[in-house]
Amino acid sequence: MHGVMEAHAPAGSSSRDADGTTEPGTEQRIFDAALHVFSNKGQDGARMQEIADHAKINRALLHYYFRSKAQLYEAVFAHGFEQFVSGLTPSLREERGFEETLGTFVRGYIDYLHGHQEMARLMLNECLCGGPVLTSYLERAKENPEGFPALVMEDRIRAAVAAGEVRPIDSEQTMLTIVSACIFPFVALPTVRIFHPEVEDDFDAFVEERKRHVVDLLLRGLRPDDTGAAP
Amino acid sequence: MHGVMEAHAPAGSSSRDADGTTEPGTEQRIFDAALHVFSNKGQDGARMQEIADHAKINRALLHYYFRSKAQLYEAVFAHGFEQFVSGLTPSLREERGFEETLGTFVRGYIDYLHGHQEMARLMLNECLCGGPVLTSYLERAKENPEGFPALVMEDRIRAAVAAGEVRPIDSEQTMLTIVSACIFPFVALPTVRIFHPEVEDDFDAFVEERKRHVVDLLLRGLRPDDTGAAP
DNA sequence: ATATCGTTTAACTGTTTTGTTAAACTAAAC
DNA sequence: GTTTAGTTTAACAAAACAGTTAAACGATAT
Repeated sequence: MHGVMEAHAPAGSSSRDADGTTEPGTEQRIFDAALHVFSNKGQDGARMQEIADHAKINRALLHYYFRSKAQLYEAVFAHGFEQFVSGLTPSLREERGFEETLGTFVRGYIDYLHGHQEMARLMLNECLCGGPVLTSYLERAKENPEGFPALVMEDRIRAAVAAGEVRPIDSEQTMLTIVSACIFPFVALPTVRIFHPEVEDDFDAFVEERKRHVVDLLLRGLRPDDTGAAP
Repeated sequence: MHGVMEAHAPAGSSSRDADGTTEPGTEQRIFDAALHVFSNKGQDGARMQEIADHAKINRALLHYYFRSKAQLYEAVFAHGFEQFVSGLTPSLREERGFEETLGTFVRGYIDYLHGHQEMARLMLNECLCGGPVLTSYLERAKENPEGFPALVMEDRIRAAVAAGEVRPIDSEQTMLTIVSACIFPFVALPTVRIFHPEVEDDFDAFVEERKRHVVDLLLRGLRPDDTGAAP
């Protein structure tokens, strides 16, 4: 950072309106605007002017907060990545039976993605580009795997296999399938929209249905042969 | 196209070497180079110079073949899209039992993606950007849905549900899950690589394992309760 | 042999975009 | 009231890049 001490606008990055409604401060607006533009256009397709417009400021002020586009991108990504990891961790806090653990994880994952579609697209974009930025963050996340939701869940699957709670499947492959089933629908939206326009009419309902479907299909697919259906 | 008649280089877009090895002609090299660069950098991040370098020609000749970057992108996309649809259709030609149909489709899908990862990334990239180009192609594909693999497969699922061959699940959601499970692993590669480096050592083995896993999990997840396991 | 056309070289135009800078304005803080 | 720092305006420099053009070269087909 560089010396932005906020005398004019209050320090907490958000100013309290007369109505009591808290509206975001400049820095937060920049983050939001940058995420919006970056996620749709990518790092190269994004224009500083467009980001400034969305944040309702001008380019000069944008550069006053962030020296360069690359730096802004990094900041936005870091912000989102942190939020992503910390947003999913709590869903794995409580230890119960595997079926409940998996259900909670999938529902939490899809809910999170639903509320942060732009961040999801940004990270996907990084994946497609070979992800130099994403990679460096993942390398750091690898240091303490217990803080990384997908790895924790993968361990839970491994444990469930060992305990005979689920069929003897490859936990790595299974984890990949779970993540796929959660993330991909949000990416594929432009495609799905064309063939199933009704999805967009009630997107929330679609997401709810998605949660039910994924959990149901996975549990059925993983359940051992000898297990009865009724609880 | 514009008047490229190929007098110097043979017409068939590929020249036969003295050794008998057929090496691609200029236009084909441009396609390959453009696909490679576009898929990694996106339409905006791609540089005409880089594409020319990869095709081992210069920018002037590149513009001689394709007037503009946008036109080149369109051409590459069209080429890949056509190939994508026609490459998957045959796997749905023969009608047999549902389980075999699904297995063949999934294996064919994953095999195709394995052999065309760059095209897969290109199409994903389109999805992320709201996909104006992809959208227009899908709109056209909607005209004759029987030629579009994913829609055909979705119908097969619907029919299998009606026939009681599989559980009464939502065929649209199921199709989404299938596509997710096939495509996503290739996108997630940069991520998977970090946590599971062994994948890259023998990628072919990973893909084979992936096919088995997906087919197995799906069939188990879709099978009706009253069906025995042995054939 | 000559016209043809793919190909190269090299220079140039023009636009877009980033990033910088200086000056003036504004509202809060002291 | 003066200071402070966020904010605007406007103009600018510099780089990157797309796209064009003209001249020359080389292999091929006729």
